[in-house]
Amino acid sequence: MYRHLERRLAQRVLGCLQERSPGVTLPPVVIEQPPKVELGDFAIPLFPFAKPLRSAPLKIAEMIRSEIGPIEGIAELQVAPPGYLNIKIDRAWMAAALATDQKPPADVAAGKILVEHSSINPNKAAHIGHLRNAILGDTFVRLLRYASRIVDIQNYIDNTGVQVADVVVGFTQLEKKSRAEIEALTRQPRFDYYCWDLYARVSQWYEADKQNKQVRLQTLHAIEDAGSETAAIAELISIAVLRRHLETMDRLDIEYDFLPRESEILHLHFWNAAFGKLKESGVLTFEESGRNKGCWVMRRAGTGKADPATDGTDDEKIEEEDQKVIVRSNGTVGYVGKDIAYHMWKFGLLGLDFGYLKFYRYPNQHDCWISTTDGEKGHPHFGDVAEIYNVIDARQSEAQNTVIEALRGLGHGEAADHYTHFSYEMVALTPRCAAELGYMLSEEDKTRSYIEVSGRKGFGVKADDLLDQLIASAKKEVDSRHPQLSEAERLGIATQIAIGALRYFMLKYTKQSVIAFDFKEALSFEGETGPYAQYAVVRAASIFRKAGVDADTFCDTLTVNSSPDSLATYLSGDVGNEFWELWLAASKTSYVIDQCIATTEPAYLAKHVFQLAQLFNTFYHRHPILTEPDEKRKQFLLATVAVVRRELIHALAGMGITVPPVM
RNA sequence: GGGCCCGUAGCUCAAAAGGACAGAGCAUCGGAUUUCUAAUCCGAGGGUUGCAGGUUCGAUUCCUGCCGGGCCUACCA
Repeated sequence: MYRHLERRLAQRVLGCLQERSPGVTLPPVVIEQPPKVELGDFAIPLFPFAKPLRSAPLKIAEMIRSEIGPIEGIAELQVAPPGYLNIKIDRAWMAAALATDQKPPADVAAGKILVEHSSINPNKAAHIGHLRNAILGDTFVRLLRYASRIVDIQNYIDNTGVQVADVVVGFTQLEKKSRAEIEALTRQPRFDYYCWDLYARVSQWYEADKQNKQVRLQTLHAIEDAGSETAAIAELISIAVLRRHLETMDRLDIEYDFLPRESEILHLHFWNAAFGKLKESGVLTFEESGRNKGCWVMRRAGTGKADPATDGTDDEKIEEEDQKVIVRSNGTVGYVGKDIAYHMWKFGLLGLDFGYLKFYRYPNQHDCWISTTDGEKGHPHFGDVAEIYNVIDARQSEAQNTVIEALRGLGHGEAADHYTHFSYEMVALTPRCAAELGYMLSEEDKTRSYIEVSGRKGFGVKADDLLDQLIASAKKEVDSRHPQLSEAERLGIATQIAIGALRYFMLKYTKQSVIAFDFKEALSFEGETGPYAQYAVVRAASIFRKAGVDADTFCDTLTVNSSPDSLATYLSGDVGNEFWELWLAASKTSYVIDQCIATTEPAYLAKHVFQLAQLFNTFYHRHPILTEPDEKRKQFLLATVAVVRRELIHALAGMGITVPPVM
């Protein structure tokens, strides 16, 4: 409703200005929020219009105020120096709409969206860096679905790369394990932890003797040969670790629809199909000489060709340092090439498809599919989507942009325009946290603000460990607060709190900020945290429980209990301003979610949730409800609580956070 | 060398398309009628937004230069 009103206002103001000065090109109408509610709910700065309209901002504001006429939902317009038009919403009108949860129809863009996230190498346990990726991706999916978009969730699995090869080397060379022995190990509860340590040992083994790296190369090649024993072992390991990753993510309510694997991109010859088109379109050029002699290369994204007016048909030579090798001189293709083919598939531009097999069934009966060479019939249709979002950390932005440029070079500008690299910064550790983990710090490291995690060194915080710690910590608190509840109930509540804390923690930072992970902050349940917001909802629910009223249906009867007139009464004056601030904040959830989608920044929603919870807590503290003697006023206060509770639950759900019955 | 990102309170971070006095949390200190559970609330201190210019009616935000930090820049994935 809030965003609806904002849009309506912007249109009317623009219309008013255009009518007054036909033919003049005007800057866009920017709508902001005044610094205080007393000033109004929207603010329009008129400074940008002074020049084109050849009039003082204050005069323009005055003109709009007197000429614009009535607007549904807007109560009052005020001119404020030095050149603002402040607009007040018709509070009772808005509150009535909000109380009854009226949603004006929104225009939903057509076309399916594909969100790819997680993409953890299936050779070791998931760590906190992977958690940030998965939580960002999963949250973005929830936001898109909130906005009525249809979304497929994919998790790309690199099961044939060096990382898997390294663990294969560990099992076969360092531990001399047979396939049967490895198979037995995969049935261990946390097989991914075993691999975590082994991976670190293999890395050390490579360091110890450079000759050892030859083994890696041989293993890597053997894995790509589908029929080999090594490939079978790699499959065994990667599938087992992948299952562990799905289990870990499921603990956080993160699910996937489809797991495309690199092995199928290889075996189904996706690259061959793409290669022909890339050569034909001139995206790839063959190097006859120089450092990259014998390779097929393309221009790296962001280099040269500053002037796109040259029409793409550039036969000019690409400088050597601007070349990205796509096909090596030995004829093998690098990962960017495979990625180009894969992304052509995503947009339905390749002419090939995966085979599909049911792989994993979630407790809620949802099936997750995996790629295979020839799969089962009756599978859902994946790929061939209108828009994609790839949740991949910022280090890969150049590679991502190169894939986008390849699509553009192939003539698929539409696809390239709907390809979004959802880029975010890594999770690192504070020096203190690194020390706690037993990592020896150099003097230089101690002065850094953060230290990068390293799977290769086995240095980092595992996702399951962190979850276990969060649950244990929350459990302790729940145990002491609610000893009368059963063990299972207490554990359930502790788990919800732990997930709330973790998901909020990963979402409260903006994407471009490196998270310096610290146990103290991550384990905090106070202040700007998930549990703070959960607690606000628990308090709201508690009021309704004690009042013997159902919070979900309470507002349905509101029009009977509380007329617009009485809403207007309670929402005016000094105390009314305080109530209105809360109602206004509650009305913004959809608006904020729109902003999050448009900017691919879920942190705004985290901020909104916190502000709403904070306003509610203040309100809760100041206005006793159950003891309120004035029945009409009590109804109004209850309505306020019901609306805030509903919006907080929706907003938290967008972040994948649920609310326990008690805390 | 080239490209991208960052520098804001003691610490960790906000400030959405350039707008009204730069805001939160943590930490510190001082408080809250034994109440709808205090995982809460109220208050206090704390800032030349890295530095220097420029554009603008207006700059934390845009431009240029410097200083400091990070990442990318492999015939690895």
